[in-house]
Amino acid sequence: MDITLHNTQSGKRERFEPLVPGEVSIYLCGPTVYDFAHIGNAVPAVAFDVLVRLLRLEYPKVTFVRNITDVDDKINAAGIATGRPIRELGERYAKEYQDDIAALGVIPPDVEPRATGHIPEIVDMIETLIAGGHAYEAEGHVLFHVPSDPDYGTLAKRSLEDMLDGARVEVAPYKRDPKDFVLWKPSTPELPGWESPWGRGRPGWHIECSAMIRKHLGPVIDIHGGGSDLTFPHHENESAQSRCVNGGTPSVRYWLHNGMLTMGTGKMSKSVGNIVTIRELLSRHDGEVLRYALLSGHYRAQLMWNESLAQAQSSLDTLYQALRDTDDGSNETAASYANADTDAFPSDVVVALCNDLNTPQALAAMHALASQARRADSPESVRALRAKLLAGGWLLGILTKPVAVYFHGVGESADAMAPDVVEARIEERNAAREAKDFARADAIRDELAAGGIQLEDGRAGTRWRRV
RNA sequence: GGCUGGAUGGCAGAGUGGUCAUGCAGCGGACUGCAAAUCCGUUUACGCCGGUUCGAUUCCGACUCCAGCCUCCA
Repeated sequence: MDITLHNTQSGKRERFEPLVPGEVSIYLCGPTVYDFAHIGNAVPAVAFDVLVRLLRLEYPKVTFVRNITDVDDKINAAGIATGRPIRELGERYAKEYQDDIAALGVIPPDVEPRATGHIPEIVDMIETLIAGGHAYEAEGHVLFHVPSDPDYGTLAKRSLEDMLDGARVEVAPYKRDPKDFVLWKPSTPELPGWESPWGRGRPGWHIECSAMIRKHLGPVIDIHGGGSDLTFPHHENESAQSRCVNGGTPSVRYWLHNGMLTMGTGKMSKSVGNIVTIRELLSRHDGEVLRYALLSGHYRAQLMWNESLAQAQSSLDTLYQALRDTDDGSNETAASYANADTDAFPSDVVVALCNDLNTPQALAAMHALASQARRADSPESVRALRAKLLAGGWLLGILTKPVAVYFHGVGESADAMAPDVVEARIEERNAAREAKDFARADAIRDELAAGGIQLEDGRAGTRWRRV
């Protein structure tokens, strides 16, 4: 099975081959923790979650690192604005982020490093850059000298002249070149800071990632990802720093970038204000529905976020309905296939994912399997197709709940009717129907409907679900 | 202005040089005391103008429009 991935560095799809046979190192830029994450922040987390699941099918050892940026001027600003300790703020929103994406079915990374835990490594790296003539100190700052790196600009594919044309930032007087960027900057007493050879200060954003990658995954890693809005300047700068520390060897072999989620006027972002938080969506929808909505578009394409999520809900329902229709009482879920052999997984789904993580095509394959499973005529083929469907669900991170929980789960509301109460009422209604007492039967149906219970009269009796 | 990437049916969204995406919605049927749900079936498409080709939504060129980045950003 060949995995192909679109590499931003080359601008092409390339066949993926790890540096060390059988071992994959993968890094994803995580959140800056100063507030609740919005649904756009979940796109790379979910996409990389699927990628890691896929890679683990093929490679015995996959090390996935996703950082948390917990020292940053936005956090400082939020701390000052709320009057709360800055460290506490970061801790809190890091936890909220972890909870949010766990609800979306994202498996925790192998290592989740914090920038604040890597100050010595950051300082080391900066010293190496200074020694190599790639960085210099000026007025308490340390700056990376962009002209010292002949390959600068090759990731974002823009020439140094292009960058100047659009420059909208005022150039600090101490910069030797307008494009030079900060590796270390001084902190005032009220701001977080660490002692360093250049005085008390804090690291720039780009160097944090470079240092954490180097420490946890080594000087050269296989895959590095993030949102396409990070390509420039964040990843370009990161790439430059690490390459210069490596003596010219690129530190990343495959760069992956996801497209932006748009809502209304354009890209969802806090500065525009057109955001919806994951937390808010989770109060109205199952996390799996959110995940399905994100997977329904290709990760590199821009996806229009539809807040109603009705389509994703209905589509996911269809897959769960197929599981319900083929229920064999085994109580298996997608999670049952977490460690299954490669041949347990549906090849159409695997092939789609191997093709630069084509999740829409993989979902189409899931619907095809669901349809086949419902129509299969022998119990053996029903069982086999159902197993494939669940295994595919594991790769995509959906179908993780028992069917009964999906349709009957009590959800958020504490006053929801308990399942045995619902079933007792259904029995009463069916007795009334038997006795042709339709007024009474309909009254019970209305009562249940008012409690959010929808009945389905079918050949095999009456089924129900919460809506 | 520069750089990147888009434009597919009512909507979302894959893909392909000639046959089918898929889902949602719609429509028809089955089932039902009725209704809903469910199940089965099904209509509708490839921005605009040229070119290459036996044949283009798919390849090439121009045009129009859109988005992202060039500032913090997933």
